[in-house]
Amino acid sequence: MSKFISRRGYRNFSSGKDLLFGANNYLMDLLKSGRVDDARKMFDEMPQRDEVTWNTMIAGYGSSGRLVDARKLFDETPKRSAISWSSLISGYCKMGCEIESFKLIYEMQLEGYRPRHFALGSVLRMCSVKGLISRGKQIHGYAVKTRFDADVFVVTGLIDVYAKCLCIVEAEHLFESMPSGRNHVTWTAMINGYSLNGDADGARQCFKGMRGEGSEANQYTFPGVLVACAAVSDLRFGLQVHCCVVRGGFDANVFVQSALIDMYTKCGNLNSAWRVMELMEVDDVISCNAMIVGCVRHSCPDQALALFRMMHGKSMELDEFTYPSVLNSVALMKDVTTGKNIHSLVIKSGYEGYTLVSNALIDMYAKQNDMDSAFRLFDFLVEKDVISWTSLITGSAHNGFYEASVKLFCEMRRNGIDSDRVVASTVLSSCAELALLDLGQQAQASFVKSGLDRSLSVDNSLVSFYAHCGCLEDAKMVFDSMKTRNVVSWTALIVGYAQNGEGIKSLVLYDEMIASGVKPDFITFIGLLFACSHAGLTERGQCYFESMVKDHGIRPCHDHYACMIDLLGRSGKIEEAEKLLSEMDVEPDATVWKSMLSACRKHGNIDLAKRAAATLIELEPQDPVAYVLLANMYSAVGKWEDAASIRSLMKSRGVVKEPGRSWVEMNSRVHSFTSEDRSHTEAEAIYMKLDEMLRSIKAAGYVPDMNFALHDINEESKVHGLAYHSEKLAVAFSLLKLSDGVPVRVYKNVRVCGDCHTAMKFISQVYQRHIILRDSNRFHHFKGGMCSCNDYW
DNA sequence: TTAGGGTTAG
Repeated sequence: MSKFISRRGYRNFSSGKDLLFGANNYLMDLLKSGRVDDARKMFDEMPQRDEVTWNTMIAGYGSSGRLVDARKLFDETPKRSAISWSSLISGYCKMGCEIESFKLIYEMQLEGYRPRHFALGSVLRMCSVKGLISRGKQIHGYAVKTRFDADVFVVTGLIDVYAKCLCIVEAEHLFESMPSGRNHVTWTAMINGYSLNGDADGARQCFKGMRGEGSEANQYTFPGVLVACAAVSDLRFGLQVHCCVVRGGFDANVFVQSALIDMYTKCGNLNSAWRVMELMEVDDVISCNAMIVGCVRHSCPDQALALFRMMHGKSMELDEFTYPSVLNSVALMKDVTTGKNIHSLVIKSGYEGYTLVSNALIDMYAKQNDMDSAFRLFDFLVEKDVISWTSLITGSAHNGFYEASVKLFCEMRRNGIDSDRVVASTVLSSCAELALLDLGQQAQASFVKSGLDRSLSVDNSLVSFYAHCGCLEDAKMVFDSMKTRNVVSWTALIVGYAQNGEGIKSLVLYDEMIASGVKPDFITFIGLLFACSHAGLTERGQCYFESMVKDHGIRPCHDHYACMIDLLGRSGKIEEAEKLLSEMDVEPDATVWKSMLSACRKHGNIDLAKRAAATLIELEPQDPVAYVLLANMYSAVGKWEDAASIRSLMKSRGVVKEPGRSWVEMNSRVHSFTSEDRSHTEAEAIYMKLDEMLRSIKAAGYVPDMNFALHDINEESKVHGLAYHSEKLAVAFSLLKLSDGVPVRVYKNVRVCGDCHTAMKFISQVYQRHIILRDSNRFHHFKGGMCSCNDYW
């Protein structure tokens, strides 16, 4: 005893009452500094104890989580009061023991004590932390009955519960019904509530209201309002808040500082964020995390990595937020070695089991094209959330495994994980690539069922998805219903029209886009040039190409040159195409040479084709395109030996031609066909149907085009090979299965052959069907004997 | 004894 008295300097206190007061204070200090056992020792040694001594010790046990000790001491308390009960309850609440806390509230009433604002405050705090809205409402009911709904302490707690449980309207109602009793804590709870509920405007207005009423903001208030500024990139308001922070003397508070850093990076001002960082007196991990994320957001992954290295060098305690942030920067840099090093650190520090961290690792490996590692981590992950799945789904799509990405999405749904905006837009893109209309629509439905609002990215994906499935009316409908549109929305539709043979509509849409004030990007021009090329608008295309550089300052990339060479090649301006190729300010890549080769094929220019093919083979020796195109050109002019030598070259180099494959989607199943394929369970019926179709269209004037039977074999076999091309089998199957009038939708992985194209036109006429055929390059809409491409593809 | 706060991957 003497020890604490001398330390606190209470020697001069004369009365026992003063001594006890000092002892209680010291007990409190010990508990506050976490020395619970020392406090208990002192408690036991105290010659005198009063109600405060007992309650302090009970509350101390509770705060440190020692609930059994708290309960034991409570049971031993000589004279219980409502405060003893509150002290005990506060411990159970702090530990989040919902059932026990409410049981105690009930028990204290049985003993005749009314829960007052202390107990109610503790319980409300627990409800707010744990998101227990119905329990919160229970307390609200009790407060109304006992008139505690007029107590500022209790009402503030209630506001906090409603706001944290995303019932902002209820919180607002309570807040507005207490105009006189509000204090700075109430205002703060409300500001943070708006912020949490995504109502940045509410938060900013509330902050203004608070200042207008003369209530002082403090270190608890500023972070909330800064988060709201960050959410809507309101730098102006953010700067004003920063001034208030400095004037109020809160600029050295780490909570405020980290919120300032976050606000500045999200409002596009990385330098100001760095300035706040530099002024910090302590190393704060959350501020560093915010700064790393900010650097990544501003495409400065090297700065992010340097900061991470600094944290690691200073032996700062990294948390589960640090790793995802820095892994993001590594993913951006595609730095495989650093990625692996950080992965080792994650394992060493024991964070691999954290979903947050593992998700970031999965994403990083997927972005580095290392899907094996991504899958391995995913399989080991115990708690897989929508982001774990999306990381894999996006990663698969990113690496061109669209089928895998769609399958993973279906598996995710089977595992009971709801869709969100990001996964919906990713899977729609994969469905678009594969032209899976049914599945994409199901993905959209599952997203709608999840109750989420539409977003710009989901709408953009939908426009693109419908356009990629050849459903232009649906694409346009989504586009028209959008409240806001950006360059991606416009471009999706421009490209959609272009690919579906409605080039003129693409150009009209472009004019509308410019008129609406949206600036085109490089993809918009790829769409426009594609549209011009396929609509035979050579001069218009050349104008767009010039305007892109002159009016919009966009440097042409390989894809633009490829489109232009295609455009010139198609209109027979093969010399101009060659000239453009030689004048390119970037080294021509395989895409450009492929266009050149296609142009040569169209016009039978074998010499130039040979040169183009040779370059292409040099650039991509394993890509079958050059070999096949050149061999086909030789075959077409009867140079069978040359064709054969190209094919044997292919064989000796192990280059495999991707087999032509057509597929149709029916009742959520995909039916796939290759040429002369008899593997389908209904093959017999399909072949019978196809033979009947061929007889009918021959009667209508169809003549098989031998130029597309590219093998040196006798005429009869040639006809036979042509007859059973994959797209013809797919159409026969569709005609067998679909009701009259339903459009036939067929998708093909390579370009449609000329003979099939002619056959489709006849089929559309004889069978009165709309046939939509998407090949690797574009759409063909066959109707009444005509094709939307005007035989120009 | 007592209310309110910052970073978060796809």
